[in-house]
Amino acid sequence: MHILVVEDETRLREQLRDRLRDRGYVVDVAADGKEGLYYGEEYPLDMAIIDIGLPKLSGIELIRRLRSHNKHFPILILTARGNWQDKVEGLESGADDYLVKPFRFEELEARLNALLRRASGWSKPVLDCGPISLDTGKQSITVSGNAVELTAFEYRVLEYLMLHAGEVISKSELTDNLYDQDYDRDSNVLEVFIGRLRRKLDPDNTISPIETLRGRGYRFRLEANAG
Amino acid sequence: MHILVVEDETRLREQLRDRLRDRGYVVDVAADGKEGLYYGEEYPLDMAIIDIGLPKLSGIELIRRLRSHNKHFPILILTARGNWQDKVEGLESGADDYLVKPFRFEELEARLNALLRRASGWSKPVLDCGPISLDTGKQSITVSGNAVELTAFEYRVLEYLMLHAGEVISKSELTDNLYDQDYDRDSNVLEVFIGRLRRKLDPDNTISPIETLRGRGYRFRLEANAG
DNA sequence: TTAGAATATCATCATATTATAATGTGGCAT
DNA sequence: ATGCCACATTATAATATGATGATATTCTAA
Repeated sequence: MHILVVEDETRLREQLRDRLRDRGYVVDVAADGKEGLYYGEEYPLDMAIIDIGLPKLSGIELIRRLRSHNKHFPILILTARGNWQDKVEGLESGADDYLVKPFRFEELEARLNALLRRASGWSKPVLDCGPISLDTGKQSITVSGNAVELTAFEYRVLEYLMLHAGEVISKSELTDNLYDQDYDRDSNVLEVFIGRLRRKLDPDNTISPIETLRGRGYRFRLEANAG
Repeated sequence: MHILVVEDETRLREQLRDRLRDRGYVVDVAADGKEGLYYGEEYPLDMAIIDIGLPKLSGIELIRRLRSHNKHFPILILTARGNWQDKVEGLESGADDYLVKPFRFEELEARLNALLRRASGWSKPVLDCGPISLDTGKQSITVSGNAVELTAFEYRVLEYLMLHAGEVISKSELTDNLYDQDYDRDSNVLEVFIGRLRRKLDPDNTISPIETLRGRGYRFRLEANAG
């Protein structure tokens, strides 16, 4: 789950980044509107949190531009207490929800979940692919209705693959998204985890929901396996 | 897609080389400015990544010389954190974008894509030619709606041809773009792969979407084949 | 501090993919 | 026509890549 935070106050920005990462999101941060626009255009995002009062390019303008470039991911805006105007303007320019600063992190999280739930397609909190169902809210997985326990890492690998079901995901794309920049390239952790996932998701060893595309990466099967 | 990396830190250089190759680029590497200049002058490049702090010939000077020799491919510079001066100087000497070390690979990739898009309208997500459709995002191919599985290499050959559909592509242009400089010139791999592609793309053996232009190269058919 | 879980590494095995080489075919110039 | 050359095809060899099981290391919580 890729989320962009655009916030000029360093402290709040880093706090949000850390807490969202803890929560399992992949977080990109930008300190001003211009940078935010850049990320919004160039990265595949699932959601954005945008402060209204931004330098270089105001939050309102940022949202407007993103929307006019056909970016439809949910946007939550942050406004200072009492700036009623901002809030209205923000929602009109294409934001989906707002939150008044200061706020409790739990509050933010609840709203993010609500937004994801409301949003269409893959942004739904429950990803279903054939017999496998992943609830991003509860962070739980069921296979044909039976709960399957995954470790933190296994979960993140699976979530990323399922969010991009049907696409070929190279191993480096996976590690880029699961590890921070310092990742030892000639480690085969990923293969090991893929192996574990396969066993957990498909214990009877029928057709693995995770395909291997040699030299290219992995792909999560979109359709229910006919087996 | 040919890319040159000029970076003196061995570790980073090799990391970049490997990851970019992984992503399907053909990568040349140079460890210092002089070597970088040589590659820049002698090879047909689509893009370069240049560290500013280089031995023998500074990154700034390298960029200046390349530009003054009429090399117009996009250049992205790498600067150490805080060296604001370098960044400005680099952009003034003719670089197109910059990235502050350390960075996430994903970040680099996003910027490369942005540069390429700006440079030549390259990165369209879905290429359609008659019944054949190639989705560069999903890395999947369909022929008349049916998915066709390609290996890594087959995919790269096809992508290159489809990106240049309607143009005659010489065999050496293909090999230049698919292999690193050390390619055995009298190998017939390419013919072999073209043959495989033809069979996969046109199993009923009607009209091959890949034409052979004797003595000149290959060409991917632009229009739907009237058959 | 330590036990147990989670994650990472290593060595080895299996095999898909890529490369080579030998042979076949058909256009094109003479 | 016919012989050469460029390309096509096929079988087979070499290599790269991923899977796996055993083991080591790191992390976490008591």
